[in-house]
Amino acid sequence: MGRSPCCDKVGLKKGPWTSEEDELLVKYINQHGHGNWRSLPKNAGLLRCGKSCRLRWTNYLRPDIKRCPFTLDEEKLVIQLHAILGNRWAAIAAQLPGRTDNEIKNLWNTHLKKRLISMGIDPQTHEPSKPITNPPASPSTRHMTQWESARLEAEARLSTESLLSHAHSSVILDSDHFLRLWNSEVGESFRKNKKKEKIVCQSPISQASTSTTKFASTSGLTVENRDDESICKTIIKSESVDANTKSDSSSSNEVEYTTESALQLLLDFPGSNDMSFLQDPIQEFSSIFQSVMSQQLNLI
DNA sequence: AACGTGATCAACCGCTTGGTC
DNA sequence: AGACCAAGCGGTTGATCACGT
Repeated sequence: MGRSPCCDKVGLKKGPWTSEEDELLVKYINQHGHGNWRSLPKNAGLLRCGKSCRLRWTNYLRPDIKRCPFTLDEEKLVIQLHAILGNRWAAIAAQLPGRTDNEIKNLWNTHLKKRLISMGIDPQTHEPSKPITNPPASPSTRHMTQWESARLEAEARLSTESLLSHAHSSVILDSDHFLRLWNSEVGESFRKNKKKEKIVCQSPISQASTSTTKFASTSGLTVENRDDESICKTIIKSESVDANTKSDSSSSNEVEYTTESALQLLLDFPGSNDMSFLQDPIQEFSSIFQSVMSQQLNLI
């Protein structure tokens, strides 16, 4: 029993790559594409396992990789994305063109984590690391709280907007920033994480109610007379829209656009250039959301 | 110059995910 | 449904380098 090896390791080379090996790999991929990684080393004349070749290519040899040090903006973006996505390096790397998950992971572990600690911020929770009376939420739970809070606020806003929708329906639909974010890859990543955490919601209605309370307490906004059932229906609708998007391979450009624009929305929020967001991410997230809300309500 | 120590980062390991049969 | 496989992913390791003593 046990796991079968990823490749036949007998006679295979390990350790640092030589420039000759790099050359062979680049030449082969340029001519044939990588195709099947397992069979690639044999075809390319390399004494490496396919996994090693894939890693070397994706982390080092790929032509679109930036070899320059991280800029301040990139570092800031990594911190912001980490606050939302946690240790999902691949998802973070997807938002930084030319950077690999490995590179970002190393940056985080060697620089950013220490920097946050020295600022008195817990790098996992992104909260001030002073002692508190209540037990701290896990990073995933915190991320979930942020998303749930923002999502419920969007739902609350939609309810408000629905009252005004007879006159302004097209404006409202176009300006729904949060739901676009929620349906994007970033939101998807969050939802996946939620499943991983096994925070199973037997009743969507009860979850919505709990989250409503959570939101009211963290955002300082009052949410009253919420129609839980309609909220859950909207959530389910959002999920199914997302599933449809995923299953449609022809819409890859659209998915990319959605992800990019969603991130842009996140980063374009007023105050997002201010590093003070590190002091209290929940408060910051709420205030950003409130400001987006007021901007949108002004549009109506 | 020699040594110790810490920082950095490429590469590895093993688990998870998603697709296919 | 579940077995199998390829690829993806995140945690960890270890070689190398820089710097201080």
